[in-house]
Amino acid sequence: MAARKEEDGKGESRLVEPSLWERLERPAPTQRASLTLDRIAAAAVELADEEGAAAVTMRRLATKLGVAPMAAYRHVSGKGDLWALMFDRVSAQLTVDDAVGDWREVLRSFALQTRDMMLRHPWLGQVPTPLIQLTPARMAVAERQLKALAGHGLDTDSMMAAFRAVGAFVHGATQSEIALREYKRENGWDSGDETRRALAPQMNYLMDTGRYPTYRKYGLSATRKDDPAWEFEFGLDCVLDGIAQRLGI
Amino acid sequence: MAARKEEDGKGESRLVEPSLWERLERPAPTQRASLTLDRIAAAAVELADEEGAAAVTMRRLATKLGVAPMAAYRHVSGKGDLWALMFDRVSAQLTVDDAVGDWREVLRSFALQTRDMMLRHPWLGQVPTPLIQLTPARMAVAERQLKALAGHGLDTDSMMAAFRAVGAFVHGATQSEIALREYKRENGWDSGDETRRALAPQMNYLMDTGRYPTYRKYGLSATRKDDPAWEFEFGLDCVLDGIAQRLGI
DNA sequence: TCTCTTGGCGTACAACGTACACATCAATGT
DNA sequence: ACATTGATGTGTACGTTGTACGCCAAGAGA
Repeated sequence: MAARKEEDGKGESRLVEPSLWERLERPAPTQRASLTLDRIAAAAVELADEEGAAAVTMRRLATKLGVAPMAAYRHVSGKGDLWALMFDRVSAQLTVDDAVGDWREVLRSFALQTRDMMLRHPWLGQVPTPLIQLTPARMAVAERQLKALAGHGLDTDSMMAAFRAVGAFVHGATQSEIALREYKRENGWDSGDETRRALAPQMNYLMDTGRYPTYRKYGLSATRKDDPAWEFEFGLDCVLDGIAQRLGI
Repeated sequence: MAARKEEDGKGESRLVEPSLWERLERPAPTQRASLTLDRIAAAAVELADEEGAAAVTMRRLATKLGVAPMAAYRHVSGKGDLWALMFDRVSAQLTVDDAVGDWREVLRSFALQTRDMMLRHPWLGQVPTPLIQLTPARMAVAERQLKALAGHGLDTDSMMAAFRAVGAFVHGATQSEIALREYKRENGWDSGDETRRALAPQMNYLMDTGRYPTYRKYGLSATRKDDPAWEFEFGLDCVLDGIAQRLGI
């Protein structure tokens, strides 16, 4: 982790640790280096995909890399860095063709892609903290969304708030979808019906308290209980409609 | 954790473990019991409030309760139960007066209250998994929201999806607000300006790649960068407007 | 050739969740 | 009155975790 000199605006120079992201794109400085940020990130993602977020421990990662437990610490400052790296790596898959101009189509596409990505990498829903969005791939997404929203007469703050609102919804919705899915998987419940049957005693107790009459009344007549994709799109379209209203379109 | 008999619909009876929630409301079965679910939950919440999510370990909880490390396991099946208990406990603070009839006011009030609650108990943003919503207090919230949405010509599925969409947004938005806040706190950055100054090198590197021209252009002209409440309400109102559109109001 | 930097290794420690066997007390049936 | 039983708390112990710290070898520059 060598430091380098950097000029700041006032002609003074300071020593600056090259950031995780700067180092991520640099080639290995020596030939000996068998570990690189890229290899570390790839292995960690693979591990998480195969065995879940809990399996991502520094030791298991090290064995997967064929290396001693502490080796990765030369490249990564700790587990926080590791999650950030993993998060950025999978986020790099998200793109919307530059030819697409319609703001709504852009935001919608990113939202659906993000949900898919999170379902494909469920550990994204369990990462300790939904990390600071200052990673290259996240910035690229923000850039593309801003570009789509710009020029519709919205002030900067509203533009920022708008795409972040979509992001917040997507994250929240998918996170709870994942949580439910994992909960079912852990208990070996394969279908929604099986889940409801298993949870019936608890549900019955709660209902028998008589405190939730409306819920009882409507709960039964729902027909899309097991259609998370539909529910997701419903919510997503609500948010987009709200934004559209502000864009005056 | 005594089992009791329960009749199912077909006149057959099985042994059913009383659920966490059923036990939560029962008085202590013997006088000797110095530990109750209520006392455990209260201590855990207090611990988390004072020292953060990471401080909630079974051992620290035990010492706080003046009891041996393993004692709580008689009442709680593990750490998962504990989080659920804590989550339910703080959620019980959420209420909207029955006199309020307007659906939008109800949903909006719950959303703002939830954000406040999460900011007051930041560990809610770091709980391993945003737990299954089958707890008494969460059900009460759902009940109240459903009641407000009912009778506006929306089908059951849409009603469910609508209030869940709001919940997803609230969770996602507040979670990232908390993450940023904690990140700043950990680094001792007090103001937004101080944070930006500290993050400037990373930001500069990213910007100097030339990949984010739109972001660069608009990023500077934003004037509400440090007004999370405003941003939250902006997004919230987008979601509510989208729902309003579907209610035909 | 000698030195310095880089990168991987090995050991070590405190803290974690929780399994399991044990002890102790209150209530209960006789 | 007394033995029995179930509910509660205790004590010990194990395997696993994140990571601090010091060491050593391999390549780069002089």
